[in-house]
Amino acid sequence: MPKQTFLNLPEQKRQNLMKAAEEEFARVPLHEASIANIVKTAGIPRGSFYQYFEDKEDVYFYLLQEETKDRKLKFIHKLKEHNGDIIDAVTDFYYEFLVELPDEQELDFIKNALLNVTHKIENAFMSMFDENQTSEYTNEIVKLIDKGRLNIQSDKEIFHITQIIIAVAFRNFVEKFSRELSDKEAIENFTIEMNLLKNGLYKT
Amino acid sequence: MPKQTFLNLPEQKRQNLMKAAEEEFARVPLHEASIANIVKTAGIPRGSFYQYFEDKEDVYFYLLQEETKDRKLKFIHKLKEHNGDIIDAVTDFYYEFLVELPDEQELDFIKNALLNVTHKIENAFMSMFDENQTSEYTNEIVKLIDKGRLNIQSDKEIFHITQIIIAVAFRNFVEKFSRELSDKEAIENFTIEMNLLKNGLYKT
DNA sequence: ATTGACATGTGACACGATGTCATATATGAT
DNA sequence: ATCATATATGACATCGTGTCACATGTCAAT
Repeated sequence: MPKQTFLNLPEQKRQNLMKAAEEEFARVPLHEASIANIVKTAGIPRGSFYQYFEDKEDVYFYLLQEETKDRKLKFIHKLKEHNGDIIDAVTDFYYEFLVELPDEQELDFIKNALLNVTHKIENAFMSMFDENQTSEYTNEIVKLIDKGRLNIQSDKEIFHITQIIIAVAFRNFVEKFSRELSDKEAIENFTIEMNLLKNGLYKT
Repeated sequence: MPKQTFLNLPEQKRQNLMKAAEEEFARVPLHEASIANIVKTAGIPRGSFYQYFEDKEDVYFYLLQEETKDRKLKFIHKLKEHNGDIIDAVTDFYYEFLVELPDEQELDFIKNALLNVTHKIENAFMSMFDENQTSEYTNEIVKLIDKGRLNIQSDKEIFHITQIIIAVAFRNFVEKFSRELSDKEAIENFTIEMNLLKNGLYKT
């Protein structure tokens, strides 16, 4: 988390710095990114950077988190739209994400994140699901899911269902970028796999 | 890949260096590991290191690959043992992996790898499945899988089935370490999710 | 308007890591 | 014994990080 000093900064200066950070993280993945470049682009002295953030990772995850915020809202919206059908909601969400691509810089940032995912990055990215199992947000999601459709005995299994969906959805996401699939291919694969998930991998 | 020079080295010296590398990668994740430490532990001059490997990543992936080799054979064995039931084979494989833990150093190495997985690391680790879609090994696996049990129309879908299983298995694996689950919990979760995969997330 | 306490800005610096290269040494065939 | 080729070595240039002593700004109290 950024330090208070950063949050006290005038809007403009803050955005300027975040933009410079995104530029650097779009250029190269986290561990190759250099603070020297960020401060150069932002036109601030090196010392100031450390006034605002602990280190490189601190800006990185702050940025990632900021860019995920509205995705979370969008997901809730999709879940309502599909009357709690979680797989339909996820599929639609995925589709829309691919179609209305963010600007190039943000896209490169996402690519770099996906191809170098750590567990921490995956969690930040997929925080629309798990983040924190007792959070307000998670509660709302679980409430919205139509359990009637699901092949479960107890509520406890919802957790496993979401885990499975996250795992498969995320892997599709990563594959799309690592194997440079077209949107069409990516969505086809995604749909096939989601159907297999729905109906089971084994014959009944 | 290591350079020829490295492969020409006497067995003992090679093992010594690999052991030193593993020690460093067990201590910290890839991007924090330092070549300085490796050469110090191995007792070789810095220049020699670059005689043998391109860079840090080069040793890292070589090590990872070496340690995965016999896991691949073991997986084939499991698949035969379970008459081509891929989910039973994977579950058994997972169980055995957890139970007969490798030595502490290798375990720490694996932990660091799992908690900082990049797409490349995941692929190296899970090469018992996909590695290269046209490899000899993949062919054998596909041949061994009992397609009769699977809910598929064409062979093409086998690929998706394995993708799904990899995704879910791998995530369970990462969770086991990141959330420090006991072996018992880990295997319980794994089994529940594999059953959900078999029978489908949705009611029929 | 002056003071002082506190917050923020600044960049030189100590430290450590990387990859290279000129030079030294070993090896093995003729 | 000679020479070509392969290997060994460690000093070095370069770059990146995080810190710290010092400079500057802010603002409430007098």
